[in-house]
Amino acid sequence: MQTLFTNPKVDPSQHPDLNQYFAFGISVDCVVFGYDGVDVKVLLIKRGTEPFLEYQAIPGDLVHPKEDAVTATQRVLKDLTGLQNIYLEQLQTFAGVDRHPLGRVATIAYFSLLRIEDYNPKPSSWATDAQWTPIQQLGEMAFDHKEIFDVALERLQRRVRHKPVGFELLPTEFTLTDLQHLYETLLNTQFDKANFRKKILAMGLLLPLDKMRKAVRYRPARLYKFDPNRYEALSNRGFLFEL
Amino acid sequence: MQTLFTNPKVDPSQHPDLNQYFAFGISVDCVVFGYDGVDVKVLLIKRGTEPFLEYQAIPGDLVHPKEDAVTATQRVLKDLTGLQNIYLEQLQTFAGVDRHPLGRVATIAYFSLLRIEDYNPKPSSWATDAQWTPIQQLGEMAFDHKEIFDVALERLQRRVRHKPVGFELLPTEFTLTDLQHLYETLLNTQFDKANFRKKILAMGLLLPLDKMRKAVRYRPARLYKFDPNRYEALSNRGFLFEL
DNA sequence: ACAAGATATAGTAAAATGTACTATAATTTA
DNA sequence: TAAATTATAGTACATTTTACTATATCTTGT
Repeated sequence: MQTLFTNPKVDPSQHPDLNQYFAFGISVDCVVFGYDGVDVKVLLIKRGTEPFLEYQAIPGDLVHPKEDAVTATQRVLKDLTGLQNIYLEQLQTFAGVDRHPLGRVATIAYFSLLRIEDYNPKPSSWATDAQWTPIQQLGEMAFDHKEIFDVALERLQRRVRHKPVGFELLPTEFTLTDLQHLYETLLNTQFDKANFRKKILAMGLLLPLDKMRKAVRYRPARLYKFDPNRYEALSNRGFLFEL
Repeated sequence: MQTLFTNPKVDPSQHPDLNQYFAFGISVDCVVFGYDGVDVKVLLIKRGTEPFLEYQAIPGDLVHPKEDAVTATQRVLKDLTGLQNIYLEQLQTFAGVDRHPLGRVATIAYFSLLRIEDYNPKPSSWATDAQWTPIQQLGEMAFDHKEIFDVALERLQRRVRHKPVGFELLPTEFTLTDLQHLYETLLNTQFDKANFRKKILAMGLLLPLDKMRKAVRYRPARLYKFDPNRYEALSNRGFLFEL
């Protein structure tokens, strides 16, 4: 069997039936992860209309006719947080036939990471509806958003072990203990403290600062910051981040 | 700024302008990899019509209105090879505004792995146009297919190191040297023979057979086959394939 | 039949890495 | 100033990786 579009002998522009193939909607949905020092959280909106009234949903939007998917996602993110240049990675596309009651909508899912402290809701936007939700406390979600979230979390857990993207979730200046806690909650494991330090420092990706964490009850720890240039340089020489 | 679709106070079904958002075409494109014992190859078709007349292209097709993406990809694969139950993994979606001259088409790219010996072109289909092309000898390709291929190859190289999917490219019965050659060409590296054997065998994923490779000039090597059940069992116990 | 050629398979020792743990330092609070 | 608590350094053992050597097994040519 052969269809119009793939048969080289058929000129699709002369087939009016082709219109039925151009009736899809495309949306982007973005799973936004944050970390507040204790919990890993995800930015969800609450729907104020049917279908799925009052359900939690991943922020997303239809893609405009002349807009590419990344641009659309950045627009969603900017509308929601006011931020630009956020870590963004395409996750997977969900194209089930009945996933959307309004029509045939395929959604290109992304996930992004940001520092919760930077999150600055814009009042004129969805901000009032948006809330950081600990990933353990997710209720039912609209559409197939729960499935999308699950895939996103799995991807995040894998990604964070193979690329130094965890830093996107931390304040620019952090202690090694902060970093360890992040990884422990993210991956749901425990690390030996001394060995974790050794391993991370041995990579040479962290820039020790001449500052210490203040206002802490006991001995303050040194602050570090991630050095993206160093990572770039090492990457080119074949270095692979692994944790 | 807020758009129709995401504003909870707007009922999209009452907005005729919404139609312009439902004018996308969605296609699937599948990068099919094979291995003939020497080269890693990719299954490409040659286009017989404008645009991109005579260009090489990744096999693909428009998704039908009531068809999900995986089904569509399986249809393409079956039409092309006559095979079913082939390894299939979603790669990434390419949704650039001008990537297709016919209209706004977003393509969901997949990649799949199959044993070249199983490949059995169906004459009534695209088979006459399809050819296994060594991945070093790719010419210019239609649309953004070169970009799609590049992403697919990168993904394959990563995937093959973290999941035992390389076996999908080999005959069901193979020697350890076969396996090593496959990985060496795929990853463009060299392995120490003895150590490669030890590492692979130590995983316990291979079933040694009571057969030897025949018709070989010198000492014949033992044949093995991959044991998917064993992998499943080990996976559940936290085993991670890594090479 | 047997030596030569070629690959398969086994084994081993050094190097590197990972793991578990102990010790010491630095800081705040009582 | 001592006690509490966390940060950081160090060390010894176990495990894994790496580089290499030795032996086994098979086919081909004489």
